[in-house]
Amino acid sequence: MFRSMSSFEDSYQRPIVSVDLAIFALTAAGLEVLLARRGAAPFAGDWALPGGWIHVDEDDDLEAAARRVLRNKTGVATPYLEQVGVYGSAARDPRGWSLSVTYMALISLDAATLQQGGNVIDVAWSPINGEAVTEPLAFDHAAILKAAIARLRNKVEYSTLPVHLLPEAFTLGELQAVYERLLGRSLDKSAFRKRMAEVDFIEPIEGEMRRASNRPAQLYRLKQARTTVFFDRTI
Amino acid sequence: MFRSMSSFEDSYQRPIVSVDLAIFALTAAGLEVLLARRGAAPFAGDWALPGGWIHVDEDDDLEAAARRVLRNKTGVATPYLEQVGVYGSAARDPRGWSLSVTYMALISLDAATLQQGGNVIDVAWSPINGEAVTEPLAFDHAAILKAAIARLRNKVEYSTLPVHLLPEAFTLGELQAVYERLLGRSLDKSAFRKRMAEVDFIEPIEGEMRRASNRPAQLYRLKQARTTVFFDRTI
DNA sequence: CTAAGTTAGTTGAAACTTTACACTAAGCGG
DNA sequence: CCGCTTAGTGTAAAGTTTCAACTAACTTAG
Repeated sequence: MFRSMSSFEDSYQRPIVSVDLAIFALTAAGLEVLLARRGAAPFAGDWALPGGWIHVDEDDDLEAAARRVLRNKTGVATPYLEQVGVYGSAARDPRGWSLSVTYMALISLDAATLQQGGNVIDVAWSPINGEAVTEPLAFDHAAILKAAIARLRNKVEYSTLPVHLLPEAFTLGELQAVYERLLGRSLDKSAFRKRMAEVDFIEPIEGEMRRASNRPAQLYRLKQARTTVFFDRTI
Repeated sequence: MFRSMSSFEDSYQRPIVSVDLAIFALTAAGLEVLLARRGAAPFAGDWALPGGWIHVDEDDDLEAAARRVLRNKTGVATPYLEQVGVYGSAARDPRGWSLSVTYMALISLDAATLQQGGNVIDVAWSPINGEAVTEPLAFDHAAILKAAIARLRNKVEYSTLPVHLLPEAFTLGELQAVYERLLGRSLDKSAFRKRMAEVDFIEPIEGEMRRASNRPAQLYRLKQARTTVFFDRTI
């Protein structure tokens, strides 16, 4: 029994595994995703989600592999990172049965410095129109990106996730503006305040204020050891 | 450039990939999960989530592989199937860097006939106490099962998912009882009715009624082309 | 044949939440 | 010091949820 197991195991053809990332940031233009232009076949010259293979002697686990890819492309070391899903089939890669473990990352634009290099000939932010980007994407990355966008948009309704798109210090007005841009509708100021207060996840920064030509606003930051908190109800 | 790519690709050690399932059903005892006892190393003799490798020349995609495992173990062909996540690390399997693509399946007990065989020396339902089973599980399957249970319990609050634990025809009272067992609290009858009505996902079966020694109840079934519908609010 | 028991399904008033919008506060620039 | 802008608070009306009682339809015991 062990013998037949082992011989099956030896001759067994393992699928190709990659870790791919949908890295989101907010720019003046709106929500954008980071794309990398492929330097090698298959799909050489096409845009794709940045990704790579698992380095079996370097990455401890899947999340470590995702962090490595993110750090290589953006220089960001402490993002919000969440697994979106796995996409695997015989057809998605001409080289054979393959699967893509997909993460989404949320970063603040001013924390990122884009890095070229690797198997990639260009790296750039691409604006999201509805549920896609304008460029055609390699592999099944258009479908994967669509799922990541849906996950992000959905979580905006009932979680504190959008805070990760802002820099470390922000005002409540800025946070509300992020929600409104992602949701595409305006929110009530007092209701927004109340929601944020009831799920204790941000704290005022002592003394500091942000001043424009008007009343200055309290600055807040994410509380220690909080990443995402869910609301009972919708925002 | 292509040349160096190819030689890296050739020498590249791919991780081990398995597809594992948390198959849930409701018994008289409560929520139970299907476990398989391993016949081969590693963890020979231990209980584990049923699973297997991807058959690269048989499975079109990941979901097909999950369906194959489910069919082999339970005989069920049309379950509710949902991807829970991927768990991958260098340490979880002594044979090397491995990853487990995990699905959860919801089935009605009377649709299933357990099948022995394969690499497995026993298959059995195990009751869930809180967020685990009493048996110690192979690999990191205890952590994976915990995530699947959490996903299931969470979705009970705001989706129609529990309907998949019932047979094809059921009464509203039976459906409410499933929710109550999974949530561990009782629900209001009229509120429950109202919720089910507002997300149009079940339909009364014409004429048929279920009679006990009391007023007979309307039988319902899942509407065609509906799998899960989400509520605006909590159940 | 009727009364008691049981589960199905409906109704409505009280308690609570949300929404919309107006109000006060604090700064800047003329 | 007045007008403008954005921050932050208060409140009344509208909408939802909860609780509990009511009616309905059947079986069984007497």
